Amino acid sequence: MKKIFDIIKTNQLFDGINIDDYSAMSDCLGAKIKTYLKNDIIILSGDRIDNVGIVTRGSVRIFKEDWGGNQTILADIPTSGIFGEVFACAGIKVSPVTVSACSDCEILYLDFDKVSKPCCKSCSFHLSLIENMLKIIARKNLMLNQKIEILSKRTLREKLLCYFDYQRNNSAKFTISFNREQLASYLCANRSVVSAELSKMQDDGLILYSKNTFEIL
Amino acid sequence: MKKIFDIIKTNQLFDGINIDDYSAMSDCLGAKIKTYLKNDIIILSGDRIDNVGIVTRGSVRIFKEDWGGNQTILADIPTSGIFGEVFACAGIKVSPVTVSACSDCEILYLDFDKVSKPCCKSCSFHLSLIENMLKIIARKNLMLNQKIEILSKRTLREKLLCYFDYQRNNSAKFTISFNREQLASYLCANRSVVSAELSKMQDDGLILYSKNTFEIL
DNA sequence: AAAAAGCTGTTGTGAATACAACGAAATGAG
DNA sequence: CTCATTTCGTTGTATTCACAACAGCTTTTT
Repeated sequence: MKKIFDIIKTNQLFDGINIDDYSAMSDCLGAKIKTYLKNDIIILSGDRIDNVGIVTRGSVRIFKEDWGGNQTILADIPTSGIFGEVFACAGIKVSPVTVSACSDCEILYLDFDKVSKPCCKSCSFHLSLIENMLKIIARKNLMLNQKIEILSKRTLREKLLCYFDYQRNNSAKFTISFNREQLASYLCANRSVVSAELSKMQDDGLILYSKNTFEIL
Repeated sequence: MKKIFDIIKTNQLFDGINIDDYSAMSDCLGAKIKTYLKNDIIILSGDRIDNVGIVTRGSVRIFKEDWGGNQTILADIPTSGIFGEVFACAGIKVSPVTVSACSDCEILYLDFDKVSKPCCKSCSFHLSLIENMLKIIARKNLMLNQKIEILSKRTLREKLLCYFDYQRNNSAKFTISFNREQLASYLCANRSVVSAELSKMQDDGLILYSKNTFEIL
């Protein structure tokens, strides 16, 4: 139980919340802990959902199945990450995605519907929780907007330049955390084409790079 | 002032809030009304922002200027729409976008930072406001995710099928609100190519369509 | 009704991308 | 160190797309 405190403390969702309130929170938010084995299905597309999940051990994968049956990975949620918050907050009661365990893992569920309900005790953390959630979702929103802006570019070169522009913080030199495969996946492009385009951009004197370190000229 | 009430009543942000509270709200949220003429700049990229804007008359356009100076339209906000809420909630204090008046318009500004602050009077609407905001942003989040899923498809045909799949609600026949130009813009594709691909899809027996009414076969 | 403007489909050309295959370089394990 | 694996760049071909130009049709305006 000590370990869960440590995870919670590092989670944005609990910013500014005194961890002493955890027991009260656990009571009035219907906190539940479940464990899963690797590859277990945690939430199946179509399941009813009322909870926000917090990954307290291991990691989970969120993906979507097309009509054709092919899976699209939407996100991997690492330890201390949360999932299901957008659906919970948007009032979506049936999951459009499937969540599975990437490894043996442990999930802390909170019944987020209860956040707004004034409960018996003087739970000062309610407002903090909902404010933190607002900030988390708003920031995710910004990330999504960034990705859309990048994907909106017509050519791969423009996509890359736009992506680089977000990665670097007004500094010409920067390092990205993606390898080529992941970068291509993020840009929804072919890996070899990304490599080729990066080469051309270097030939054209737009950038310099080696491995994952880039410099805008 | 009566008219503003009417606008506010139709806005999701004020769902469940008794309009009698408006005067109290106006006090403790620093409500301000400003009017603009067509093509006025309302917010310039780089401006400090602390407010959420509610369009009470006219409409505004949100766009972004690239390094090259070319503008990308991000959204048009009609009467009764809100803007700036994501930045306010994410704690972004410097606007990355420019907002201009599409027509003569009137904007009601709320200082959203004050929403969470417990204020002098017993303002019961605080929690409702922040909950509504949470729902609005979460739903916007879902829309963005949809768009990303569509843009992630490699071919235009896949993009169209994915888009159609979201538009129809389990019914084979449906009508979209975009014309071809707007549809192409939403899909980040060329208008004539969209027309051509729709033709091919009909030839291939995938869909039937005339004007903006489509049928999935 | 006539003219103008807007929307849609068609075609052709050149550019951009997907995909597959391969070799070189870097990384890791035994 | 050696071998296996992963990552990256390169090339060639087929597919897809952007762009421009144009014609047919609808809607709006005068």
